[in-house]
Amino acid sequence: MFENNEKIKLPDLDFLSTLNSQQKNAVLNTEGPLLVLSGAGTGKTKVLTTRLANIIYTRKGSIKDILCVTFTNKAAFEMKMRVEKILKMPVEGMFIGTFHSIGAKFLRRHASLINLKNDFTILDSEDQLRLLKQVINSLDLDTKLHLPKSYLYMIDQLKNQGLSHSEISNHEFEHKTSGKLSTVYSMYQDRLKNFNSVDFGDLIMLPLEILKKEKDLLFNYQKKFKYILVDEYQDTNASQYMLLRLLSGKKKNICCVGDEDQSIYGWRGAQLKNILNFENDFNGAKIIRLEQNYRSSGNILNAASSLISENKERIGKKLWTSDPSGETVDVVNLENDEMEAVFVADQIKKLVEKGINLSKVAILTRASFQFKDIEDRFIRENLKYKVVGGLRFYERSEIKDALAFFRLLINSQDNLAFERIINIPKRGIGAVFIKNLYKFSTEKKMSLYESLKLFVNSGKIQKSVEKNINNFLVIFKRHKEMLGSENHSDVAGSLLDDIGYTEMLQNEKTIESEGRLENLKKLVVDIKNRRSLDEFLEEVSLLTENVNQKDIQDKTSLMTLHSAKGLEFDYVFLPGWEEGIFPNQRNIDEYGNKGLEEERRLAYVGITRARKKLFISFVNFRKQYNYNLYRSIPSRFVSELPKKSCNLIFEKNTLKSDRKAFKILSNNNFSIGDFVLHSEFGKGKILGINGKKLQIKFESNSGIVNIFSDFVTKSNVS
DNA sequence: GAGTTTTCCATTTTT
DNA sequence: TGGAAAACTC
Repeated sequence: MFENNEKIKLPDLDFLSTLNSQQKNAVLNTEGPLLVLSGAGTGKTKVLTTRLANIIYTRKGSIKDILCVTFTNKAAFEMKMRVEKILKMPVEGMFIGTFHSIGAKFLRRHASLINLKNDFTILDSEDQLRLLKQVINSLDLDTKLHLPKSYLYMIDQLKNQGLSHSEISNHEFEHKTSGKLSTVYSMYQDRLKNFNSVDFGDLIMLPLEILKKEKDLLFNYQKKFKYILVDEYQDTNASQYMLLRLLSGKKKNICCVGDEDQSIYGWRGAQLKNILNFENDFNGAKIIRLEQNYRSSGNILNAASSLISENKERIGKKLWTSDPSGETVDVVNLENDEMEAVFVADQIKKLVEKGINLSKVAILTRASFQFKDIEDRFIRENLKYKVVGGLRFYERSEIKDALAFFRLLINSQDNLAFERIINIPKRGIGAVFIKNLYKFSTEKKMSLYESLKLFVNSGKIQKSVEKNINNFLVIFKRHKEMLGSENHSDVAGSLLDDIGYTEMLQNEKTIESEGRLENLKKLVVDIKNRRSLDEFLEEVSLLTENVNQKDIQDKTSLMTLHSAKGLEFDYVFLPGWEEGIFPNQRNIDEYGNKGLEEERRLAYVGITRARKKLFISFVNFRKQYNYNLYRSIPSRFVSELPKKSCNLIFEKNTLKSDRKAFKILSNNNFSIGDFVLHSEFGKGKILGINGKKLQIKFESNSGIVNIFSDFVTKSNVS
């Protein structure tokens, strides 16, 4: 017999050889809980895809045994492509996508367990808000005191924390709304169920609810998912965390990848503690750090490291690069917002002269209102730019109208879709009609759509309106039938035509309406590429706008820091580094030091987007609401940058409008920084002057108040 | 119910 | 300031 029982050893995959030792470690450590701390630009996606490929190649798990959660669906798509490229085979049947899309998939399968139909529709925040308005109105609450918007925020946050309406009696929100929140929340949920609809939060909450209740089902999923991978772990919220804990079960082959320094979604419920406590949360967890940066030059990386080291809440890692230090970071002070836009435009023109393609250039701001100055300048200078993540395709009114038609076609219980389109094009139906119909449908225990026919036949309706409605119903009925037999994209197009929507836009004959018709055409093509209208609707509601490479060709990208996450550019501009704007005042006011640290992480994300050259700028005066001039203070983040990697520049140039600005700013008796007294508000400090109008921050009041100078007196006491 | 005028409020970020 | 919602006419 053979003494030596050595088995055949398969060769390692050749792609492992291109990894550094930490990356290789992260790929090969497949068993047990693992946290991969991956700094910006350290090859995270490469590690993730290689890890997936390795599990499949070594037959530790098949494609179907893997659950992979990404931050956007676009990232999921790309990841899948890259795994296919490595393995040179199709990767079908893997659970891969965002928490929300995976949750939706799960819910479609198991909807019946919570009295939902599997053709439910997913509401966006606009629908949510309309629904909340209805609920709040029906309770006769003072809408000035009980703002639908703040209820929307609170309910979203509660869902992020995994709390249902019956679990909030001691929650601060419940006290803040004098006990009304749980009622509103509960009614809101009831109506959602009646509409056979769910909101974003439900896509996590409801699966959680099901899995907690159905032990067998949970056990099956735990068995199914041998390997769990989570990307962008620093941005997971409490309910997502609970879902992961349930699914990872006892085996806990869970690998979370993230960077605590890039956690920037706290306002959406993301909790930093998920990543900070990983080691304690998952027994026997390993941590692997990816610290070699392959993206940025030395000076840029140095600036980023120096800034982020001011944060206390971090696990800590030290990024390094083998690249030379490269160009210094330009930190530029300009007179006002207009000059800042001129500066950015001028620098970009210089880059163009050097033959640099504008697709390599990005301008990243804290908030989207900062786009305006830059856009104005770019239009004047004839520089091409693309606003990324501005008004998104699926948020345009014509697209939302069309989607509402489709939603109603599939889910006749979707009252919100019904309300949106019942009078488009005009059928003579107004608020009174809807109110009566609503009452009628509630009595009959039917949806608006379903009760419409009965309601019309009950009389008391104008003949012309009745005719319109019957026509509407006939068209809908016919298209519902067509869905069973004909191509779904043809049905969609035909519905828009027959219902009169296309005609309505054609009759407008404006440049705008032509654009809208174009968009509708695009939409129908999009539908053609999906298997069914249902599938299309679901994808649409969970979609992140793709940054189409074609769209940014030869164009500078203009976007917020949040939407720049995961991207990289050779040349990056970071304007508006002023206190109040960046760090954003509200984040500090609401969350204190935690808020400030999140702002700092946002700055860190911004800096680390740059490969070759970084421009940071701040101004002395900035307009607010386009008419109010403010004195600005440089952001504290500027003073956290390392001197040796930066080049501080003061630009003294002023424009004509500056002189005008100074005129506005000057007021014979008052100047910015003066202390004043007011009979009602007491002592305050002048922050801005606009002719006779003073902008004052009073000690007695948290906001900033506009007051005519006649009503205050100068105070000598500071 | 549709069209016009007035008032209100905003600027954080989005799956 | 400017866009959207609410209030106000017709």
